[in-house]
Amino acid sequence: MTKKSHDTVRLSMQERIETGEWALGALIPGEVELATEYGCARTTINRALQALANNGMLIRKRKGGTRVCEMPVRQAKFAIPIVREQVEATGNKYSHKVISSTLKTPPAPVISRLNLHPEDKAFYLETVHLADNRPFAYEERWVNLKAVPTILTAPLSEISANEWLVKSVPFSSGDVVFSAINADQKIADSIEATLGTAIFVVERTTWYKKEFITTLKLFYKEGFQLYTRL
Amino acid sequence: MTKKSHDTVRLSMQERIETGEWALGALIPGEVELATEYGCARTTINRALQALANNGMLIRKRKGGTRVCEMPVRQAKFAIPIVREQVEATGNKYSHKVISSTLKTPPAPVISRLNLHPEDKAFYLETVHLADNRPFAYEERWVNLKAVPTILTAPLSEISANEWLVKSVPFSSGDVVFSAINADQKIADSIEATLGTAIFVVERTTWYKKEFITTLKLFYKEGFQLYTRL
DNA sequence: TAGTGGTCTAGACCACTCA
DNA sequence: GAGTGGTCTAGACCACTAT
Repeated sequence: MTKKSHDTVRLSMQERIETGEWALGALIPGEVELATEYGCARTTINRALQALANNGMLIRKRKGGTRVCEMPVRQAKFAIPIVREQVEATGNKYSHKVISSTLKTPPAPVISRLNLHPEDKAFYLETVHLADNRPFAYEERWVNLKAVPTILTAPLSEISANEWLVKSVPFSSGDVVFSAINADQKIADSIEATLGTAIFVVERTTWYKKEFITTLKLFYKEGFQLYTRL
Repeated sequence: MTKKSHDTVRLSMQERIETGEWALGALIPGEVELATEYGCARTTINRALQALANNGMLIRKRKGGTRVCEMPVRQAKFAIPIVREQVEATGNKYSHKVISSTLKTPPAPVISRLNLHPEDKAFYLETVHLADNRPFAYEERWVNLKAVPTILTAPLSEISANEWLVKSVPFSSGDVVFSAINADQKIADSIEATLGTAIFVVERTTWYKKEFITTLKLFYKEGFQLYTRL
């Protein structure tokens, strides 16, 4: 027995749920009972049960006991796409090219997303990400200068804006939206696609302590797929 | 102090990372030292640190100590899309319509994904999901009859295949792929879209103990967005 | 080999919530 | 009020790995 107990216990319980020994919606034994059954401390049982509950397989209530979740919500953890890694994962060499970088007043939707005043200016950046010098994705990004003024002096032709921001504001939170659009002329030109081609789009907005940092849209070359595991 | 210690400790540490007190890549104090600093048991510190490491903010090594992750991989947990809930979340009434259901030999890619023999037949289902009786998404699904033979007798006009399968094989694993395609004639007709419109596609394959259950493609009506939080 | 995190235990007390 | 999960503790031993 070189196995780890709480892990073994968790897997055993998962098995009992999957096989239906513990049916959907059924009440399972209490922690003390399970502890004697598995021959370990209650703490260990607790740890295993909490992991399963965290996974959406169980629902626990004080006094009410633990039940198998009736409408299991399948969850998946996925790493947010970092273009450089996506490119390198396919075995290609990553590079990027800054098309334009200006200081200007953003359009209304960006103003509201970044919590800016109507006359405020922001840093606007257009970049093409390349895989082995072939277009891979086109990026439009707005950066809130009040939050990150130093980006104006960053060497953005060497390091991508994304990686520079990650190092400057390392643990920001944010949201992500996936969608699909037909390529307009600008996108088509940027990634060498045909006008109207279906493009996979990722929009990301990040902030740090309620101050907005940056918002960006990534337009991927046709055929791009995003994988995830349950 | 009605607060939970391990939670408080975790948040405090997160703060120290975000403010840069613990810099990117830096070694942070050991568990025993932190335990005396925070005035709690090492177990509690351990729990907080493990949570942060699990979150991708820390990297821990025995003997090597704990470091702040240099290239933080932002992760997001998201619930896999259940069409009914997506529809109901927008305040609309969900319904669905089975377009066709047949037993036939799948095309090669499905054969290999479901681990079938070339002559095997599988259950093929085409469904349209409706929001207030307007098309919302079109679904093409293959079901492995060797794994779930009873689906042939399921009342699929009343309960969607997805929900029926969830109740029958509740905790299967699987993978998910997101992409974008241009609508072909069949998709365009099914969801009342224009030919060539960019369509958001979700492909999902699930299995149970290495036996493949089902694989499906979901084609969402134009303008659909999948939202997630970091 | 020594130092760090990984885990388990036994016991204790608290907090919620069902009856 | 009583039963269940939630959490903390102090101590112990193990497992990995940097030096």
